[in-house]
Amino acid sequence: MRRSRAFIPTTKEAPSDATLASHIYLSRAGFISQVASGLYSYMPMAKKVITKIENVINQEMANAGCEEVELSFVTPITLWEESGRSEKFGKELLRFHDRKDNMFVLGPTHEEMMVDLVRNRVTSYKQLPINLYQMKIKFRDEARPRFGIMRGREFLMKDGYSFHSSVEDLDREFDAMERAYKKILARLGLDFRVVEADSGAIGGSGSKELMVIAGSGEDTLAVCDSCEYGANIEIFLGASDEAQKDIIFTSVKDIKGDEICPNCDGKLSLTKGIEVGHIFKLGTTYSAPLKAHYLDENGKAQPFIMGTYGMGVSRIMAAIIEQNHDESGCIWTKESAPYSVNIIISNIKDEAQVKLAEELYENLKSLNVEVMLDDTKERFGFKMKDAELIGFPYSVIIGKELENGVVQIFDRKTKEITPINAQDIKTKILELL
RNA sequence: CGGGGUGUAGCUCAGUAUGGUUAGAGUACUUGGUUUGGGACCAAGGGGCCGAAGGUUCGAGUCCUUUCACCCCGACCA
Repeated sequence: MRRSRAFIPTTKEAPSDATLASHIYLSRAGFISQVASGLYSYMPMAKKVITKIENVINQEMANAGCEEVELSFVTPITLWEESGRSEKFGKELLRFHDRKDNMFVLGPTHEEMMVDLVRNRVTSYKQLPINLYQMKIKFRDEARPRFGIMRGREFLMKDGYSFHSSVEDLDREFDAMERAYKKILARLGLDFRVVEADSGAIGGSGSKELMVIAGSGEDTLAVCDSCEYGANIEIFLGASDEAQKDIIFTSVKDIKGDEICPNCDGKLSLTKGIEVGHIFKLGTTYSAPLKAHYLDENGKAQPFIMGTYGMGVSRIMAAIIEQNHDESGCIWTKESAPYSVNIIISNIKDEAQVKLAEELYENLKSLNVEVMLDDTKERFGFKMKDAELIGFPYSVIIGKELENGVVQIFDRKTKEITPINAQDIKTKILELL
């Protein structure tokens, strides 16, 4: 893409109400634009990042034997009445009537819809297990949306649902999904923990959350320093009594590392995390009330034993920036970057610079490298600031050193500038990617 | 859903206590010129129903009433 033709409206100033790094930089760098409370439009750069994240998820889901579907966003209220969640969700369900006066709901999650899709189609234990997922906008009419796209009313979520004929098989799938989710976050370059969690309103017998470690996270985690153990503080404390919980919370907060891990003998410490994934063992929580049955080996009707696996795609985009930014702006990781390389023409009036830049640009494009060419008339300093704000992992600076046959590679993460012989630049870039 | 705050140019904000020509700045944008390695400089421009409705007044961005939107703290949710 040519920067001169790209729609990337960067600004020097952040929206006055932005407090979180991801909100500030995604706004300033021209990725997102607020439309109303908790509602955002994604501009081209954000759309590219979202697509990159989706691709990683799709690949890992395919590896794990899952199939993608797409359920309708508008869902009949009758399904929610069947499961009993119409009341449970309350005002977070956005309800409305169509022209025939039937009531519908904008989907906040799709357990009911998926069960409805599968029931009466999958009717035998021989057809199990299956695991279906979708990548779909969700809508929850939150009482108080906040933190930019971190907690919007509308958000993009990957939601998967598995159907089994035994608890053992659900356990197997649950573990497989945990591995797939870990792989996804690792590939995206995130530092994260899998923690024991509360099953909350979704219901079910067990659940784990995937937490991206970040100081701005809304969740408090107790994590072990020496093993992989981690728990959401809510479940770690395990106290149902609120007052007691407060007391323990305060004391845990004050400890100097004398809390012992229940898994090994390591020390526990508290940290903050952003929940980007949550996997549940549902059992028959939805299949029973929705009367979704299959016939077992004995010809007896049984409700499906289910699991559900959610991953916040748009939230991951924000979490990447929460974990990877500095005072200059975004720092995208390799797998998440909207473009891998940005070519900066320092002086657009210098024919030699333009010629080399154009050649390199066409060359990399033909090799399917995602490359941006900054061919605008701005000065060098402006282009550098812009590249730092947007957060391309690497920029090739083609500037005054070209007289000596030298160009430079700028590493966004370290901010180091490395001189390279002009004729070696393509090879060097391909090495880095 | 309780408590608090803010709405003036695309964006960030002055101006409102004490009503008074044609509503301002910075930035962004357009044009011309000078610049060209860290968000340049000079000059000339375009851009506003002062959130909306009603009221007080000779006169309202400013005072009064109503209403809408957005933000923050909390509760809730995840």
